[in-house]
Amino acid sequence: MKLQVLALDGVFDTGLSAILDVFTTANELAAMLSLNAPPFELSVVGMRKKVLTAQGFSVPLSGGVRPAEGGWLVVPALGYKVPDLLLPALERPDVRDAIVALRQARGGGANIAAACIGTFVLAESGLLDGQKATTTWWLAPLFRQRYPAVGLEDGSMLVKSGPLVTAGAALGHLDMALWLVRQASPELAGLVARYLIVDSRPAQSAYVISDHLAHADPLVEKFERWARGRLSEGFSLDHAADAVGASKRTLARRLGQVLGKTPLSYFQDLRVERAVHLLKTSGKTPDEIAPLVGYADGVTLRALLRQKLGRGVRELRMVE
Amino acid sequence: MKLQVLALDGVFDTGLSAILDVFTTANELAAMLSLNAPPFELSVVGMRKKVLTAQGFSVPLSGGVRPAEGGWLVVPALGYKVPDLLLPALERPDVRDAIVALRQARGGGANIAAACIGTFVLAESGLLDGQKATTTWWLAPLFRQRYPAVGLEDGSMLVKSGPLVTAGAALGHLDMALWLVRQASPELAGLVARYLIVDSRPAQSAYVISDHLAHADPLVEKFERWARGRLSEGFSLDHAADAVGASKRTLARRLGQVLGKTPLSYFQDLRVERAVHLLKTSGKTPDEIAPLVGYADGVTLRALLRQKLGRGVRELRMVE
DNA sequence: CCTGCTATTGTCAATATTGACATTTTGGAT
DNA sequence: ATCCAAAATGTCAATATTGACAATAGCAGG
Repeated sequence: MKLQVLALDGVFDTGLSAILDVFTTANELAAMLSLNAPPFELSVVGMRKKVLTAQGFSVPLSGGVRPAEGGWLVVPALGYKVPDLLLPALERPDVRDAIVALRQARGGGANIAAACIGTFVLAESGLLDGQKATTTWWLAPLFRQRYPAVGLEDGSMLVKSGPLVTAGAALGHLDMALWLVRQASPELAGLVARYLIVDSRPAQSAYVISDHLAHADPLVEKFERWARGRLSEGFSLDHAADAVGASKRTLARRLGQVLGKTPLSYFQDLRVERAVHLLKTSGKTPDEIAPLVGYADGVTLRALLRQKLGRGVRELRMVE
Repeated sequence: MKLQVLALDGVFDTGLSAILDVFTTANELAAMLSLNAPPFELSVVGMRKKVLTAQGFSVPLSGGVRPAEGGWLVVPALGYKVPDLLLPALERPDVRDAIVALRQARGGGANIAAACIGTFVLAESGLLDGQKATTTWWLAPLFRQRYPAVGLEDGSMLVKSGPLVTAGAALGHLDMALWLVRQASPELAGLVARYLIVDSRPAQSAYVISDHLAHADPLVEKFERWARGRLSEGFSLDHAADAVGASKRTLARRLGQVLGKTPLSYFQDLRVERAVHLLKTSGKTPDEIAPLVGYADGVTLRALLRQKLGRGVRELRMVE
């Protein structure tokens, strides 16, 4: 598989790095394990002779945008996160040239993949008109407004539409690159993921994302408000359903759809959050905290904390 | 908070980029939202005048290693994933100099954070002796063998031990950087995570990690073998417990500890995996596939696929 | 070797979850 | 405005999950 990665000036560092490291790792692992996978022939190209990343790194380039027929042109994000900076950037001469180059690449039979804010560059080319796409979650409203002819599916992480692929926020670059590897070799994609993807044990970031998703749906938001107000009384699905004004089944479905969790499981997440907060700030023991989050004793709370956070109470205090 | 990021020649691109982007994003968001958070004063330093990343990017440096007292020295990974390359790299003159610099930094009252393979550099300095640490999962055996005086907790994503912090594989850099932001401002850390962390909707990579974890525990592995062999008959916890030779409660506990899932939830993951595979390879309809994975009709299967994968059947076919 | 504490396991019962099915609502096409 | 199909919702029952508790095992310290 032949790929060119288009590095525009001010390219988003993590995005560009993630893409390159996925393919480099894929090639290394394929060679090491003698997998029958054709190598990824990768080159980084730009629109000007010199490209600096958003962090100021100098990127060595292999020439201009000329992806092979049937090959891939990959467009990582620019390092602009807010409309006030993004929109002017889209008017830069090099970016306008890139937009033309994307059209030419398509004309020459290449596939195109763009992630995060890179999807705006692709959309500017008109190539996404009449196609489906996704983009980074916080710019979805701007994207929909600016490119009404694009079928935006902002609920999806990655969308393939004909010869075009789009992916979502920041680390969506990683997912997109893994998707491309998977086209060539699903086994290799699995291996690369094992080496590059953070353990699935809960990192701090996982809870933050659930919080955002929870507020995206009115029923889920109501549930969370009800839950936060009665952690100490313990869980009751009957009460929860009454509080949100829907059946127990519907509440369970909605939480499953939005968060991928059962009502009790999400309630437990909130318990853990509260318990961790109290552990760190109040100086109370797990036995004292347990009744404050609806458990009769500290043993059950400790077991839950270990399961949800992958570490024990003493470690939790140490990390603070 | 003052931080210096130590970029050694051949530094792992995604790791370095992720660290820099977390703090840059934190500063931008703090300014934009007028948060009362002191800025992160960040600089990138090296051991030689010129540093190239593993991907060949040129990194602008701000001078030598001289972290402020009470500040942080952050050590991202080197871009070597296998012992054959890593061990010689640890003997490089610039890496030996870095090891000395780490000791001097500690002597000057700085805190040190290292991620992934960066933890080997920190361990070489001797500073981790008698402390607890974590490292990337696939090099944990080598780490334990080479640094027996370090209390390796390879089950944790991030470990703080006194003034030293260590984190795990690849994207552990991101977690470590977010942890540092959180020390200064938990609210800001949450915001940065929202912008930089991939949506919690299931990406392909998430299932691969569960697969790895499942094989790490004999009970879980037995359960998975049993499950894979009877997807079409549907779930039965009684049968599963008999098959693995433990009580239902113990099986549930173990799956919770290792995977963070209930037995049925994991069974459903396997159903989804099989269903997706059949959708892509067999040309059968969801109604035809449903009984093959233990459902009476395609409606239930479609609903599960939408919940677990965040997209419908038609989209699943499109992505292939 | 003994004691004490913690972790692990099994049991039990109350409640939660899920799959199936029926009904209602919604949206698109005509 | 009407019709039809799909989606959403509610109901129900079988099974799963969880919290509490008791028993057992393991480990560390004296």
